[in-house]
Amino acid sequence: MEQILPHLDSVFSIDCVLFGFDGKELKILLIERNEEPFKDWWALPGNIVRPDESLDQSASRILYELTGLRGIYMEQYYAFGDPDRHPQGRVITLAYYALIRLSDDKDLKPVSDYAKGASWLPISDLPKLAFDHQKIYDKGLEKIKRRIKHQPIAFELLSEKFTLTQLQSVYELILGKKLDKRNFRKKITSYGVLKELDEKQKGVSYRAASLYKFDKRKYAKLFGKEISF
Amino acid sequence: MEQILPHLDSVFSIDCVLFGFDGKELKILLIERNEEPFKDWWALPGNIVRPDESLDQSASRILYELTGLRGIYMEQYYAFGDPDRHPQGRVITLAYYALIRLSDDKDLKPVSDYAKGASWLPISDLPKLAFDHQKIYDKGLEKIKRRIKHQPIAFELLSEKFTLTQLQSVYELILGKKLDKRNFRKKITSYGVLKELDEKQKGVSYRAASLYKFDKRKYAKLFGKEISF
DNA sequence: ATATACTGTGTATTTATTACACTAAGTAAT
DNA sequence: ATTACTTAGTGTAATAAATACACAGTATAT
Repeated sequence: MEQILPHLDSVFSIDCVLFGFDGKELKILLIERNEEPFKDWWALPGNIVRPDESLDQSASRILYELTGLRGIYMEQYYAFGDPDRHPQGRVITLAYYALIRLSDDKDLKPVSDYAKGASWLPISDLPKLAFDHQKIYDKGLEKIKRRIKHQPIAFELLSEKFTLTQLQSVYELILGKKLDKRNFRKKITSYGVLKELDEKQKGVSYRAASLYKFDKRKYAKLFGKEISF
Repeated sequence: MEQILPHLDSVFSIDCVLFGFDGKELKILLIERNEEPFKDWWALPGNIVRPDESLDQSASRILYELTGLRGIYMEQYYAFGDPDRHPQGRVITLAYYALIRLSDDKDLKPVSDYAKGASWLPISDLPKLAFDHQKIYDKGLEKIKRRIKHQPIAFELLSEKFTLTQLQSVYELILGKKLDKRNFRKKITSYGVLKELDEKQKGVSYRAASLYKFDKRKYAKLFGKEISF
């Protein structure tokens, strides 16, 4: 295969592990490749960095092309560059993770040339991934596991208004373990960064929970004192 | 300047923030450039990644060329790639931090072509740095500040045998704050990863302290339970 | 003998973490 | 309107971890 494919000069690409939370499961966005190599395999969305883009701009663009959304929370976390990670030549890829809330109203944009389509797949049941994308995903998950312990990234996976149970689910899914309800609430509210609204959850067939907002201003004032889970 | 210099095609380089501890101060290794751009400026040591090297291999090579040492502890931490960060073209650089103990017996190798020489400069008093190297350094320090809180990286800056006071100094210098002696000792020994030797410090003009070793095996058994500062 | 410089140690107080279970509120079905 | 169902919301006691704090002992140098 390596001899048939055109050779690329050294290039950089960006690959994104885009996490989404739909209220129940944690999913990532994968694309189904329509080109060799790894035709018909699932892969992380990614693309070549254009000459005049910064890295973050490039990642934003890729996320925009996939989702139609701007301003998605994202963070570069590692560069993967084994000489043989790509059959067509040396491609160093910069991995980003990104977090987004999944809602019913917003759907994926149709994707570009090299992919048949894109789907949200639950992280509890991922297919085999192309290239070294399994490694990239693993490291991405590891990074957000660490990060959620100290930084307020869970809110990026939720709507602006959320219930404490939803917030707890996000922590549980990312950390991969159950948390005690009372202890979770005691701790998360103790930082004073959640604002309880005069509003209840809607559309549920049981007692509606209070809605909360994350208060960025109050969080900024904590500076130095980090959240810890 | 941009017009006179030859244009480079897209390339990747690696830059290293090599931290060293000499028993008193925390220093980094800087080279004094002998070429444009930024001739005569101080810069982080770095180099182009060769086509057949992995990224870690490349960083190892760069560190070896500077110090003559193999097996230095290092970790890739971020990619810097603003389109205008290098006047000669698009150079994406992968930043590594590395940790080493400084002793009197081992000296620096003379450095390659593009540098006049290399020096260890204390981080408390750094000169202006070439390119975006200040930014790279800042982020590197930030990373080891986080990392030392949970991972046993302090030992990389010390000889195999060290005193608890030396260990405490390393924590204090990296975290940028004083720690309480009794509390530090209580905590660091509580993990059971330090082995007290039947041996005392030598060459000091006051009561000699006990020497300790870091016990990697016992640390490995802690798996899951992280150190925390 | 004395000055100097650092080693090595304990306790009490405060704060954070953990473990644990039931009642109340709203919805849906009959 | 009764009932069944599902989740919301709450407190306390026990344990563990973090903090604040000071002085006597030991080796060396003069």
